[in-house]
Amino acid sequence: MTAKLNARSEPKTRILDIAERLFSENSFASVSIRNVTSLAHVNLSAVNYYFGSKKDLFHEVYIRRATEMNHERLLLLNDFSSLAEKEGRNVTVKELVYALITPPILWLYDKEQGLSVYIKFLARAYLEKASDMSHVLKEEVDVFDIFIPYFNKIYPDLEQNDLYWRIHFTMGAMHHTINHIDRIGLLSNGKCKAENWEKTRDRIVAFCSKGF
Amino acid sequence: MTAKLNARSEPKTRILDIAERLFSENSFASVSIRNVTSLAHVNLSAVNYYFGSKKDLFHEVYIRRATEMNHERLLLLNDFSSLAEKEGRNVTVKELVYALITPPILWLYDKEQGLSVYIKFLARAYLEKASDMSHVLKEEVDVFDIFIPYFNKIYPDLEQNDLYWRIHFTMGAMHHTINHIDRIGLLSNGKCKAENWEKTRDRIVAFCSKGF
DNA sequence: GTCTATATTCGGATAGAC
DNA sequence: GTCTATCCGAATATAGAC
Repeated sequence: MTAKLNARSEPKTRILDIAERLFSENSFASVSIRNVTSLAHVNLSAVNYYFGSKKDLFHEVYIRRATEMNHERLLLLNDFSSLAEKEGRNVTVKELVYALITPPILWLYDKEQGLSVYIKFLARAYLEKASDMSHVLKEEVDVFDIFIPYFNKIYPDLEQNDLYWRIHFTMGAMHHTINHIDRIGLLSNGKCKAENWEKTRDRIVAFCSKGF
Repeated sequence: MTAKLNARSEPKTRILDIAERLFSENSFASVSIRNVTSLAHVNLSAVNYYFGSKKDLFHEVYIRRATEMNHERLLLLNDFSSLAEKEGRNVTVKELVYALITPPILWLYDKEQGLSVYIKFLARAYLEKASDMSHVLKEEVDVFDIFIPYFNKIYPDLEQNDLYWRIHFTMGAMHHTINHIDRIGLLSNGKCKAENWEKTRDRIVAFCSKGF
């Protein structure tokens, strides 16, 4: 292999990958273009050349994968929905929570495509004023709007208020796990670990579906 | 009133208050000493004079109130514990979750002492590498260690693993609510609001204690 | 498209007068 | 203790050679 180690992909992709990682671990302001370009093995001016500005780069980082994840949620929902129909029953809460939780947690543990990094990036981006997350947020809200009727069928008497709050808490348990996947070890004095994604997912699903 | 509007308190306190607010809304790197000093109506050099450096200022911001909150949690636990003893029963999960959740949520809605700001600051500080949160984290872990035996009495057969995870998810629902108290409106297309702290607290307690 | 050089701005920290 | 002035480093962005 004669090429440099980190030079296997296109410069633009390499910049996006590195930026995604750095922005997932540090705040927007504390990541410099210099950090990005040096780690991506491209020239300092490459970011401006390919993206225009640091903000634009940030923007492209989340645009790149934004819709994918919500799409996966809906695919799971469809699977459960047609299965339930075939069996002549309602979709269960467990299935609904499962469909909401699985894609992000699955991504969190992905090592190959860097999806793990993106999930952490997203969680951090929500807090950044520099980022306009309305786009991502709107997509997520749209997805929830598709899930809501299913919940309503299960709990016809539940106030809409309460329903939204419970979805909110479910997202909270998930986001917290994503943001602080390492803290569970500290919290338990080293006794606990986030072993594998299925177990983590199942734990969240069990906890949250009981909460509904 | 002859004095300047924002000059009622000591310079040092004023700096801390402003810094707390700015750090609660923005990342460490994106807040400048110049932002802080101009809003606090003190001279640019005052931060270095009183605290030494920007990092030291950040550190003092969270040291100032760190122990208070966990202290309040333990006070609540003690109340419930002696009440339960008097009634010859175990402390309930609801009470335990209540004791863990109430102080932060109560603070979140406080408008007078600026505790609300501190809670948001804390949530953000957890993500900052610039901050060494081991101090705060250790205190929280110590508090959990006091709560654990109570949970164990209620669920003697529950694996410690599961217990820690459930506390983790509870903290998640809480932190998410704190971090995104405004998002519940967006999520529900304006139908929901975080009306008052008791209702919010009760919602979290209900959801999470069912999850145990 | 990739490099160097640089213009420009901004922020942290300090020195030194008062 | 409070102010002004300033040093220094770092960072974004751009201009222009190759």
